[in-house]
Amino acid sequence: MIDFETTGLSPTDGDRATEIAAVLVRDGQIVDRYQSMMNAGLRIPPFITQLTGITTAMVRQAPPAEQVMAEVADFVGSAPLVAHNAAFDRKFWGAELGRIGRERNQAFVCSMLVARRVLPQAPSYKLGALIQFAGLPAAARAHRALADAEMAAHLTLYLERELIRRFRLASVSHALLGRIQKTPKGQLQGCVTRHGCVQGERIGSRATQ
DNA sequence: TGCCAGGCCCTCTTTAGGGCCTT
Repeated sequence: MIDFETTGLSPTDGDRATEIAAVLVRDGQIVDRYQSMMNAGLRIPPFITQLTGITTAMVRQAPPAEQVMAEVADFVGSAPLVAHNAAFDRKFWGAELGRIGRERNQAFVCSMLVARRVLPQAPSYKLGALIQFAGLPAAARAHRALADAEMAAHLTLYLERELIRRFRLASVSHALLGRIQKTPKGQLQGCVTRHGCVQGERIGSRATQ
């Protein structure tokens, strides 16, 4: 699971990352973490400071963005990634890697899109609202990279547990989440039946487990 | 001159428009 804090919404408009966190999840548990602020040489807009608490002074004391991105890219390796509203983190992940001459080489799954399929009754798909809806513990400081990455990891594990309980699955893979997020509304059961894995046995000819 | 993220999703739709979600 990864989460960026940035100076704005779009790297194509000159926005840069200010903080990144990556949380490694294995066998249903968080087993490792990476978190760092990064200095890309930009001033932090007041709105961003109000939202995240991250100030220009804080990023000026942080390691260079190039160093941080190299470290986190090594930490992540080729592991498949999950992010909440992954379209946002995917474009910054690609843009910041591109600045250090590296390329994104993993698939992204979006916990927000998966939540839309698995929890159609949720009143909102904001990360904090889903955490509250699922009865999961909220982080003390939202809108910071590590706190948001950990909340998104707990949300994704909750969604996996829901799928396992509802469809009697043996496990839920990143590939199955990737298929679920692209499944038209109301076709969750059909998707799981085609691509899921029940009690360790493939139940569809195109299963990906 | 006017606009300016962008992908997904819903509906008063599909030859479109607007809201959500991320910072």
